[in-house]
Amino acid sequence: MADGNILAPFQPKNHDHAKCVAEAIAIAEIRCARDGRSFTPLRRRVLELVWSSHGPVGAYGLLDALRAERRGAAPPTIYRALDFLMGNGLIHRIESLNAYVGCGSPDNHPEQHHGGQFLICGDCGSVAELDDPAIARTISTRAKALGFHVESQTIEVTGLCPRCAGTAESGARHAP
Amino acid sequence: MADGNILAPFQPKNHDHAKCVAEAIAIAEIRCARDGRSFTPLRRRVLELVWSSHGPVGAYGLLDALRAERRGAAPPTIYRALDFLMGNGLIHRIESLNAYVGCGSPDNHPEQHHGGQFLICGDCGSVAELDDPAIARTISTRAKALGFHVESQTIEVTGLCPRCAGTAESGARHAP
DNA sequence: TCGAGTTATGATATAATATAACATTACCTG
DNA sequence: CAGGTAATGTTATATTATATCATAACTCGA
Repeated sequence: MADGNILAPFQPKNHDHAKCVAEAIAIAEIRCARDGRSFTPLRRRVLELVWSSHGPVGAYGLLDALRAERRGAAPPTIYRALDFLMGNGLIHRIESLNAYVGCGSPDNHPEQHHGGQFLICGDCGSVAELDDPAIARTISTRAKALGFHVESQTIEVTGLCPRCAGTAESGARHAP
Repeated sequence: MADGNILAPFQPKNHDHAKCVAEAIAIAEIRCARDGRSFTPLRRRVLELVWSSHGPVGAYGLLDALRAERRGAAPPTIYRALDFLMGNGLIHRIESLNAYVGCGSPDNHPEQHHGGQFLICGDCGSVAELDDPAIARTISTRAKALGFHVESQTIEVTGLCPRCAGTAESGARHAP
């Protein structure tokens, strides 16, 4: 756990990513144990694969990776693991990309409908997760004023991360 | 044109929907003429079909409807029309539903990256479009504070519209 | 008006994403 | 160990979207 939010703001280029993965797995273990959900080897491995970068990963990319090491993996294999991980607040789906990213807010209880806000760099593909109450509150307030009962919020912002905005003002695409 | 925003807040159950469609088409004509884009019969018809309700419509639903009246319509037929309509700010894509909805803000210039915020009723399926500067500003401010350069915002809120929240506290699904 | 360039649509194929349905295995628990 | 539940395996298919090449329509200047 330690430092609050492992994803936001953006990670420096050469951070110790193995540590990010290890931390995500450790959090998952603790949380699943606490909630009585079984964190199987398959689910653990899929979570590791989602965490292979700080960028969103597609289901079929994960499937390819999984197939390289486990015979007979099929779409349902991946989608079921993704459903489990989402249901336990361990990953998020990025709707605008049909892709998945590790959850960067270790302190959330899955029950409390943790939505999150995502800053997605269109250049390098990295994602920062915010959990800004002011944003959620502004939206809820406005919705309530119209009589709308909010259940969940999907907030995805695309643009340029600090590094990409700083370097090439509009250059070629980096790796995440 | 007239009343500012034809979509938000939610329309009453028995409003004159033909008027909504007519208004949307009239706006599209004016805007395309102004911008020198050709609003062809095909594009017009697809826009009408998108406006067949105040709810999001899937591309293949549109395709089925189009095929009923025009032989040989194929996926690219629909997707090209949708791209045109989106590019001209006449419809929006709802990312969380892979579906499309008519744009309810007649006053927008397509250039000015009009994002919009969407309130989506999970019960009846209707959508209200907001264009609330306070929401956009809150997000932009927070993103900028992290050095993130915002290009576009996707904001989709699901929940219950005033009518559905009021009637069945959690009943069966209405029609949009 | 001709014809070259451009825009729009037609047509076919396929890619990318996701789920349904049923079978099998593992594992727990009385 | 029987019976139930949870997890995974397996096959098929649904849903959403794009690539590619062909044809038609429109436009605008020579």
